[in-house]
Parts: sequence; structure tokens; C-alpha cells
Amino acid sequence: MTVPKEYIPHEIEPKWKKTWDMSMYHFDWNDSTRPQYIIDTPPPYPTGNFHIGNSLNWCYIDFVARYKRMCGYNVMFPQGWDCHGLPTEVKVEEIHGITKNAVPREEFRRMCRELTRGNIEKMRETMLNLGFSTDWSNEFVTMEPEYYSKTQRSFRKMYDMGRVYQAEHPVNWCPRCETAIAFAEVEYEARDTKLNFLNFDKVKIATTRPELLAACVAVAINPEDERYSGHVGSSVKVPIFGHEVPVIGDKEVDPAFGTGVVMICTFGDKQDVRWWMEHELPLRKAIDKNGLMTSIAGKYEGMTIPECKDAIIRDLEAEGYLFEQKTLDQNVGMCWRCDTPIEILSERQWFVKIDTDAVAEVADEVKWLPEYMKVRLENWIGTMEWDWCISRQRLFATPIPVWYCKECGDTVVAKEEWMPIDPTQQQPPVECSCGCTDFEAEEDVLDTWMDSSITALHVSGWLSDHEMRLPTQLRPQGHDIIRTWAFYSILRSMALTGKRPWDSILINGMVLGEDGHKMSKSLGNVISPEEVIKDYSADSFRQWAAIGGSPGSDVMFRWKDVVSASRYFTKTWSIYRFAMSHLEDYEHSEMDINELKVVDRWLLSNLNRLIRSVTDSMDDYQFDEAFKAIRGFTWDILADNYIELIKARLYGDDEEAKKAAKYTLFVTMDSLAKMLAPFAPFFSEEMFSRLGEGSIHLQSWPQVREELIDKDIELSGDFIKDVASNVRRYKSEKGMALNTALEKIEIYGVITDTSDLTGVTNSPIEMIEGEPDFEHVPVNVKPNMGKIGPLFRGKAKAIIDALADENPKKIADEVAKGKITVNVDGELIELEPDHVEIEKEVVSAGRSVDVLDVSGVPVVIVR
RNA sequence: GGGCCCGUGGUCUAGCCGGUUAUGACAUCGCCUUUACACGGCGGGGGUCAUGAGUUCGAAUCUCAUCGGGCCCA
Repeated sequence: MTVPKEYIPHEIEPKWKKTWDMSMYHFDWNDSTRPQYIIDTPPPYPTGNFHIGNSLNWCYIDFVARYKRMCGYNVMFPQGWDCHGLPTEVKVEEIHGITKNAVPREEFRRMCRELTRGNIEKMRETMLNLGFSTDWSNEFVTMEPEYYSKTQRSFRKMYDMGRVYQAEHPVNWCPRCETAIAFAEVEYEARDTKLNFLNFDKVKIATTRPELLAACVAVAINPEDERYSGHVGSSVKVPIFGHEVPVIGDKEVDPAFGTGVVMICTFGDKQDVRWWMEHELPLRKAIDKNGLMTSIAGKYEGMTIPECKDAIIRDLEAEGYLFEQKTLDQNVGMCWRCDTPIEILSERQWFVKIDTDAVAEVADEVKWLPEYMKVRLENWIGTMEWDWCISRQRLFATPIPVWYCKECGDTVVAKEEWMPIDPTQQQPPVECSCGCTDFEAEEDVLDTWMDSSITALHVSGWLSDHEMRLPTQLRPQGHDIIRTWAFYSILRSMALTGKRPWDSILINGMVLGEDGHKMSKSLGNVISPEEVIKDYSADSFRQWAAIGGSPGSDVMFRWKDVVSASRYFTKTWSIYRFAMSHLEDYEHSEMDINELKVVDRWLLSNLNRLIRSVTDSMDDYQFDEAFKAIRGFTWDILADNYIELIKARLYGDDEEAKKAAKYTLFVTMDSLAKMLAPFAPFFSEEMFSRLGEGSIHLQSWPQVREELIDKDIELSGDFIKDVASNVRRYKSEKGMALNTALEKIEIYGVITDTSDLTGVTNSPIEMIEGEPDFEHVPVNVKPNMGKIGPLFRGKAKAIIDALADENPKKIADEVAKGKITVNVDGELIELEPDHVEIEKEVVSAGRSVDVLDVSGVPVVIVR
């Protein structure tokens, strides 16, 4: 049971990682006695690199999972992988030096799966190194048939409800990725652009998109704009292309912008779409799926958008149509993956119907942490205009289980029992209603959010042999994906099960680099969790995650936080080593409170107060508060005071007194280890290995023993501690060694147990009743504003001033008599004794002693 | 242009349903090998709580405005 002098995390952490039986973290599907606590863990994208942002989020989840387990919950902390997506396709092309169309579709998808499996393996390793209590028996991988068949079944179910449909509709289109994307995938960036002023025979218009002239279908003015009264209903000729378009009136047109006349194209922006639908305008497609100009663009056909823009501007200028250009700040919508400006194209796509009211209602039922994050979802809901476009023109994703009859054109949606299915690889097992058996497969695939928006359903047993456990208890996620993952999850859970996906949603912030900016490769401020583990330890990293900030706020990564975390473990290890050296032959059994010394009861009172506050903080997910409280207790109360106070007892001969200290030390170490367990799984396990049986991670969370929380004991203990530290400071100031024996220490007016004080000061202590025979001078009168303020209101200030002018001695005498009278501008005002606090100073009247003031009590030091 | 969050010693931060001396960490300066720990102990310096106005006896705390930063969106 010898405890090594040093705590070496690089030996201890791998040791426990290897020893632990991870099945202790498994959720028990058959247990209905314990309350369930299912976590809807975010499935990370398998890039192969489990980064610091993931790690922060996972630390929060692990703190909760471990804490809830210790509190008796049947916890599921599953791990998923959100595999589908463009980055993997791009990476595969890069690795194999191919383009996705160079190999058969299935072959390409196989390469993607292979790369993803390897990446998942790497990320699992980091997660194990960080000590997460993941339930690997409930792992899910969205690209595997077991999972994506559920995605496909959800598609079918929602199709049957009429909530999934196919239609031609304007969609956001990324010309580079050659795919439709949802609004949630559009990011906006401020850019400078030119506002071009053009002559449109009768009117002058201003546009930022001259390349869309060919797609111009109308010109709009504000009907109240007097400059153009009479124009509505007429038509104008589009420059260069020469087609006639109507002039329409719409109050949405801002007369102050440009010339007050705008051209409506199909489609320049979202507003064009609104006008197009409202005024039932025709459709002119000038841009194709590849971002090239179509045949209606005439001589510009085949040009890219920027090429066409340049060419048209040159031509407009040459022909005298362009008469002015102005620089304009504009926010351009861009593809969040590749930063290419998006276009709005009208395409036949699959959509999910959005029911914003239902989502808003459920968002209200869910507990948001922090609360204000809900507003972000509400704001997003308020701006939804189009349904969710779920088809994507990619390869590595869940196939849309649909065929089209080559004969009659009918759409055949796969039945649930056929799934999983890839329509490009298999034909439907039935013939079309027209009798034809020749089908064309839908080649589009599903938006990845269609996979990940059913994680809550998946982990709670939906479409499995297990009992359905929805709602889950917690969704932890970043605030960057509230509009996507949170929104879609609620939408889908309600549509598919009628139940909310989770009881609570815990939002974590982003991790900022040491320069205060969001960590990104381009800024070069990226730190990997593996680096931190290598240089310090997983537990230190986890401690940074706990105290770096409160959930919801962005957290800066700072090495010095990790350093101070590792110092905390060194310090705690040293305390532990000291404690264990005195507990070698200790057999734990409960002790009667009355057998304990004041100092022991003082520590236990503080310990139980700590347990209470840490428990409250954990229940509120305030990990920073929880850990700071533990840290403060360990360092200030336990190490700097309690241990110093009991040393003499531990090294002395009084066996009863020694036993009380050992009992207290044991209980404290045991509780401390358990409270550290959610945060520092390795360190706490090492501590517990010499304190109890089995893994600490199977122990119960410490219970508050209310009967041990005692205000009076705390005051007595604080006093003893204060005397000790005052004497320590006194010796330090006098240049004495700390173990110098003083002739005597006299304490006046307080009766307490002084045995530990004698030990810690190495001096005899004498308790003397009553006042010392020194001058005990009131030096200051401190008004109690909490009482005086509300009572005297407007006069309060004058009273304070009057008190300050009075002789403190006079006020003190009056306090002793029970009534204070002050003269405030000629008016005599009476105050109660509790309206003031008298600060006294003890002066050693001629005796060759020093007098310390310990919270009002005179302590006399005789050298 | 709208919404949300935030400006507290050099740095990061607690306090923020009002009460007079503003918390802690890191950094900094001075002292100290005392049988757990020098990755330690003891002590010190350093803040007009972004700015301005208001409410109040009293504002870091409440209200409004301004400036600055971040995020989400149009």
C-alpha cells in the first residue's frame, strides 16, 4: 500500500485504460428499476481527427454520464458516426487520384466506406485516451445498413404521411459541388460588389446581377413611387436580349434603393423567388447545374457566371446601356463546404414539409441550457420560407429508395421491408402498376441531416427489438448547429413518433485558440487533445474542459490552465500520500460525532457543505462551479489548514484523538475521490484503488450528511484556523521558524478545544475568560447599510456621515447601553445596536507582548 | 438592417433579482527548505467594474443611449 512519491499520469492513465472493463458503462435495456438517462450523443463526422471542439463537448457529456451513473441512473452514453458527406468523397478522389465518375458508383462508395472505417478507428483511440465512459455496445454508424435502413424507412414513413414529396421548386444550388443544398447549409459573407445602372428603354434599373439579364422576367417598381406612376402594366424591352417583360408594381420595392426599379430574374435571390411566385411570372433558366450559361443566354452560352458577367458589362457599356456603376456592400450566400457563391435554380427535387409551429411548440417543452439558446432556434424558425430540400447530387450518402417506371413514368417508392436498398443496384421486386418491369433508379441521395436527425430515435430503440425509450434525457451539441441538427431532430421525431426527442438540450460553446480566435487550420492555432495528453494528461485536459468556462459560452484553450490542472493533481496526490501514510493499518468504521475533535467536525461540516454545492452544480450542469468548489476545498481547507492542524495529533500518542483524525481523513479522501471521479476518471481510480473495493466508477455519489453541517462548529473551527494562520503569519513576519515554540498564547473570551492549536503553534495555549487587561479601543464604526438604508431612506447618507464624525468610543459605549443617538443636522436620531458594527483594536498597554486580532478576539502572544 | 451574448487589475474570470473593503486563477514583486507537497508555503503591489445619462438614500449589479467585440440571421 505504499504510495509513490510522484503521480505519473503517463503510467497511471494507460494502466487503467488497459485494465478497465468497459462493459461497466453499458446501458441495461432490461432494467426498469433504475431511471433511464439516455444521451443523444452527437455523431461526429469521421475525419480521422477527434478535435478539441469535439473533446470539450465529450468532456461535458462524460461529466454528466459518470455523475448520473453514480447517482443511480441507468445511463446510455452511446457513440455514433455521421459518415456521409462531401469531404470524404473529395478525400477519396485525392487518395486514389481519381474523379468520382471514373469508377463505378458502387466501387466509389466502397472506397468511401473503407476510408471512413479507418478514420473512425483513429477517433475511437483518442476517445479512449481521454477516458470517456462511452457505451460501445450502443455504437452506431450511419453508413452501415443497420442504420441507413432506418433512414430509408423514415423516408418511406414520411412519404406515406405526405410529408416527403417530390416537386420542381427553386433550390439553393452549389455550382461547384453540383448539388442542391438546404438553407441551413448557406453561409453569408460580406463582399463588395458593383451596382450597375442600366437603361431599360423607358426606365432605368439598378442591378448587381447583369449576367442574369437573359433570365429577366419582369421589372418591378413601388406602386407609390410617383416617378414611375403609370408604368405598371406596360412592358419594357430587356437590353441585348430584346425580350419584352411586364412592369409590375410591388410595395416590397424600396424606392430609395438604386433607381427604385428592380429587375426580377429567375433567380437572382430569394426575393426574386417571392415575386416570381406571387406574380406568377414565367421561368427563364439562364444558369445550368454546372454553373454555366444556358442557351437562352445566346452568345454567352457556355460561359461561367463571372465570365458572363464581365462580357455582358463590356457589351452593355459599348452599347450605351450602362451609365453608372457604384460599389455596394453585399452579403453573398455561399456553400458552407466550399465557399462557392450559391445560385438559386429551379429543379425537381425531394422535399420534407416543414411544420414550424410544431417545432416551436416542442422547443418550448425542452429544457434549454443555457436558456437563451432557445431564442436562436425560434429566430431561425421565424425565417423559414421553403420546405427542406433533402435530395443531394452526390454518391456517398443514403440512397433515395425510389425508381421511376420507364414506361408510364410512375414513381415507385421502396417498401420498408425491402430496405436497406440501393435503387441503382437493385430493381424493385414488383412490377409497376402499368405492368412494366423496366425502371430507372433515382440517382440522387439523401441530405446527411436525414441520417443524423433520427439519432435520438435510433439510440432509444426505434425500429429495433428493444423497448422504445423515447424521449431521451439529454441532447448535447454546439450552438453552431441549432438551426440544423436541433431543428431537424425535433421535426423528424415529432413526425415519426409524435414524441419530443429529448427532455433537455445542453449547448456547448466553441473552442477558441490562445489568440482568442476560433480554432482553425488556416489561423494555425489548432491544438489537438492528443498533444495535451502527451505533454500533461487526459485528466488535466478534462479539468481544463471543466473550469475553462461554463457550458454555452465559448472557451479559450490555454496551456496554463492545463498546467495549473496538472499542479492540482500533484497537490492532491501529495495530500493523498500524506493521508494514506497515516491510514496504513486503519480499518474504517463509523464514529460517534462526539468522539471527534472540533477541527475534525469543522472539516466534515465543510466537506458536507461541499458535497451539497457540488451536487447542486452538477445537477445544473455547472461543471466549472463544481470543480472550482472542489479545488478550493482541497487546497485551502484541507491542505493549508486541516492537515496542518492535525499533524501534531497524528504524530502524537493520544490514540483516541489520532483515530478521530484518521477517520476524518479517510472519509474526506473517499468523498473527494468520488467527487473527482466524473472529472478525473484516471486519477480518482488510482486514489480509490487504496481506499475501497472495485472501480470507483461503480460507486455511489457521496450523500450529504446534513447532521454534520453545523454552523457553530464551523465558526469554532474557523476561529481555530484563523488563530493558527495568524500565529503562522506572526512568526513569518518576525522571521521565526514556523515550529518555534512561543512561551504562551492567551486567548480571551472564547472557550474552545485548543489541543490542535497547541500542536500547530507548538506553544501552550491559555483560554482566559473576559476581557484582557489591555486597552480595547474601538477604532471604527461601520454602518450596517442593509438596515439603515431601507429604514431612513433619504436621511441614510446624513446618518452615515454623522456616524463617521462621531467618536467611535462614544458609539461603542452607547451600543453597550442598547441605544445610539446621533445628531443629524440638529435632529437627534436613535439607532439600534445592530445598525452598526464596532471595529476594535487591542493595544498592549506597556506589557512586552504582541496582540493579534483574530476576528474581534484578542490573542496575546507572550514570547 | 434585425436578433442573441459579452465588455470587471497585465491576461482570463466570479459576482450581476442593488447594501458601501469586488472573487479567484495566471503573471508580477518580496520572504521562507516547517517530518504531504518548492509543481510548495507566507505576504505585497496592481481595478474610476467600456463610456455617458437616468432610477435610488445607495449601482459592477436595474433602465436607456453610445462605443467596442463575438455569434446567428436578413
